[in-house]
Amino acid sequence: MTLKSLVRNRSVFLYGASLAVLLMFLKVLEWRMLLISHAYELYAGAIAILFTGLGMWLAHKLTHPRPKTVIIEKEIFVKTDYFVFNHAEVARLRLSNRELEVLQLMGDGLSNLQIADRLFLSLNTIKTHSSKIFGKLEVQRRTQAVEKARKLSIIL
Amino acid sequence: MTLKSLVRNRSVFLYGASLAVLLMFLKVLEWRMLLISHAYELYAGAIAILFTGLGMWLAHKLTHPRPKTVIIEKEIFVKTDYFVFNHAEVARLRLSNRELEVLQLMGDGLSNLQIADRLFLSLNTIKTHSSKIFGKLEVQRRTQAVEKARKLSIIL
DNA sequence: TTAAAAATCACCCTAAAGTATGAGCCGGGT
DNA sequence: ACCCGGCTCATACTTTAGGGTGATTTTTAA
Repeated sequence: MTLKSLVRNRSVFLYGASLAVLLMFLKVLEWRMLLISHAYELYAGAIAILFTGLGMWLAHKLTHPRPKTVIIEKEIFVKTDYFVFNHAEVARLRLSNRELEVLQLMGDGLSNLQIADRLFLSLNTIKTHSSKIFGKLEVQRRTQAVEKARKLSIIL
Repeated sequence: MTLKSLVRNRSVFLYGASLAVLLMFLKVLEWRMLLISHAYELYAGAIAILFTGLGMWLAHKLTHPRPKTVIIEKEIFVKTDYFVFNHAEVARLRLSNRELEVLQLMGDGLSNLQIADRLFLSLNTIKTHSSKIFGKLEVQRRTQAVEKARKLSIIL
């Protein structure tokens, strides 16, 4: 066990140390506790609370470097003239991320069911999104939505 | 304390319940432990381990579940500044004039009925044209047809 | 802590789209 | 004259899309 690995797993060793210290502390308390008959509930409760907190802290420490990736789309550009995504229009129309995503797939000619499968969602969910999209774009059909979205440079 | 808040903080209450159950369990164990003199270390250790795990679980529950990473691969195709009508492709696909006309209107987001009215034709006729178009373009839906037609520079 | 917005899903119903088949009309070739 | 392709339309049927409503959960913002 090298010093390096000890440093690397600092949290774990810190936890071990804390545990040891607490156990010693409790061992000392034990004699006092014996004076109070039937106080085991308090004793157990104290340990429970302490170690619950310790566990939470440990969990937090160990899961700290979590990759909070919120990458939504990755586009592979083959070749294109310059397309400038119209954020302003999206904001004005109050289109959410999901809605934009669905709209994009619509533009690719996918059916609602296909979109649902692609996004691991229910068909009903896609229908709901579709309806909202149509409402916001003030159109009736998906073809019109795609047309308008293209004109507004919301989708490619 | 309303039922609503109880539901909202389900994790917390679940933790409370677990704690209660475990304490009861330990209370029962207590009598067995008493048989073994000087086994408090084991007792405390067991509680410590149990509640450490519980704490970690709780922490995991309470921390925000990481937003799932959705990666969409989207191919973007060529789209030149000025539109050059692709006669060759139309010929290759054996698309008739009418079919091309209908396809164009489809691309404008019109419904079959609207196309029918526009061209002074029956709805059934448009449906027939549509079917033929889909067959020739090897697609299933109008949105796909429009997509493909655009890619091939058959329509604007 | 609360409120609002976003996201998810369900159910029901209507409208539109799409499939399959058959048929009549018309104009240009051979 | 006859055939063929394009165009037109119909009937019947299946599938998909869309509208409306309501509910739950998650996320975000105030």
